[in-house]
Amino acid sequence: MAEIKKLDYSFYGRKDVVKIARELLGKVVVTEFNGQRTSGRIVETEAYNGAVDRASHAFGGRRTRRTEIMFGDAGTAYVYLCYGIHHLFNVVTNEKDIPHAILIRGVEPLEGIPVMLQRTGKKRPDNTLTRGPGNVSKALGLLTVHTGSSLSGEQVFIADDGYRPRKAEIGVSPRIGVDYAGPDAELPYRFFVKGNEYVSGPRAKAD
DNA sequence: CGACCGATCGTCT
DNA sequence: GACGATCGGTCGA
Repeated sequence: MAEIKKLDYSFYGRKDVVKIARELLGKVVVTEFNGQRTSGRIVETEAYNGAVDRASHAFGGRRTRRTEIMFGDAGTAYVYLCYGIHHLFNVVTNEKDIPHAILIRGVEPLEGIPVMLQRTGKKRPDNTLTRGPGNVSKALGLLTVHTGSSLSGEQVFIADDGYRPRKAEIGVSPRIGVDYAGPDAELPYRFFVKGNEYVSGPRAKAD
């Protein structure tokens, strides 16, 4: 078994959120609530570049009750409610007062699949279990109450188990669902593992 | 396969 | 009072 190493501030605290988003591909997100452990390998991410990014909730340095956590220390979770239904899970990066974040949009299930089925109300595991940011959070049991949780902690953490997608396997594209961001909607801030069935978006050409 | 639609509620104006 | 960093279902070509 490869050694499992929790990512810490030396990973999350760096300044290039786009680079970190790419590096998160292949890492493992683990949650353990009430003894129920679930985990999945990250296959899709999106970088949100803080104050200068029209797609970010923190665009223009906007500090509100909701966005405040992004202005805090790196290596914490930013989970917010979208459309009143979906809890979206983000990783806060960069130093304090710089509101960078990375949305986890798809993971490949590893541990605790029965628990994920229970949480999502699905009968059998298929690619919709953890495909798309809303489904990822639901399967992993992440809710808005977990906003501010350390990502190097016991309940929630992200680890490096030695696996790394090859460079040729990594796809890049504009982000999904951010048409409101004008020119920033075109930025190549979305990263995914090509051909992986847990990557969201149009099936057509992930090649 | 693409277009559209309803669900549902915390956050901000 | 309006509006989403979404999802899953339905409808029609």
